[in-house]
Amino acid sequence: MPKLASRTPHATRDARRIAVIKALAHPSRLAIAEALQAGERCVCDLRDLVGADLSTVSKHLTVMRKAGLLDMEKRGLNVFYRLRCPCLLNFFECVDRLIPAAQPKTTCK
Amino acid sequence: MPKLASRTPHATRDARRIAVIKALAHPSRLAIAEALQAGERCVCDLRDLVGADLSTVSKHLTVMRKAGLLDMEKRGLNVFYRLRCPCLLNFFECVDRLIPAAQPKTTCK
DNA sequence: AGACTACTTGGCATATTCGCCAAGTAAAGC
DNA sequence: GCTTTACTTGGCGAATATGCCAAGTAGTCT
Repeated sequence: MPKLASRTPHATRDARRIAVIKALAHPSRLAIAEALQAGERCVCDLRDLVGADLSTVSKHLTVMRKAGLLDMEKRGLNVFYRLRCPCLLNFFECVDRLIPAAQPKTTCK
Repeated sequence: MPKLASRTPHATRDARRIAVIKALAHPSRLAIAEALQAGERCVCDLRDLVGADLSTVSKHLTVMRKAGLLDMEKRGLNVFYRLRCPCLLNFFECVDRLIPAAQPKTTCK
């Protein structure tokens, strides 16, 4: 593919949008993001939440952090992750507002 | 993987959120969604926009339609696609509001 | 009817993502 | 220093996504 990014006017903006959207486009990562809305969590808490290997969860968190979604902080043996921006809440509201549209004849503000 | 969906309380809601988010998590599909904010377009217009094969564009549109993002309508030889819900605009605003957070010390409403 | 245009669908090769295991790092406790 | 706990990173097989070509469908036009 000849790189869409190099042909469109809003290349950089779109690339960043894609990174953010992709970081949320996976069941485990979405569950992590939702959990973090309640406050910071250590990796082992999130492992229990998604029920995957610790290494798998760690890699998901790396994806989200590199997209700009998360901050991390090491305290003692634990590493705590938290949302960089609480407005992620609004983001999900936007998505949910799209969902009723899946049924015909439903209005959507 | 033992299906996250079957273990979480908001399984169905999350599955639909994932479908919507995934439908936007690709450069061509994001570009299509952005273009459709200005109004309906036929498939050949969108092919010119993303610069891919017509069949490729058609498949992208199918993904977006099945996620509940788009409506389609055939008129004459053309098929026109449009956003089911104009609030997709808000959705992108939410994403962009997340982006400044990628730089440290930036506040985000 | 036959030709042409605008798509959609099937199939397949390539690319990307995912998840586990194994190995490595870093802090805490003894 | 040695052990344990909490995590990260490397690697690799398996699953999923992507994109093109070829073939099929459905209107339009003459």
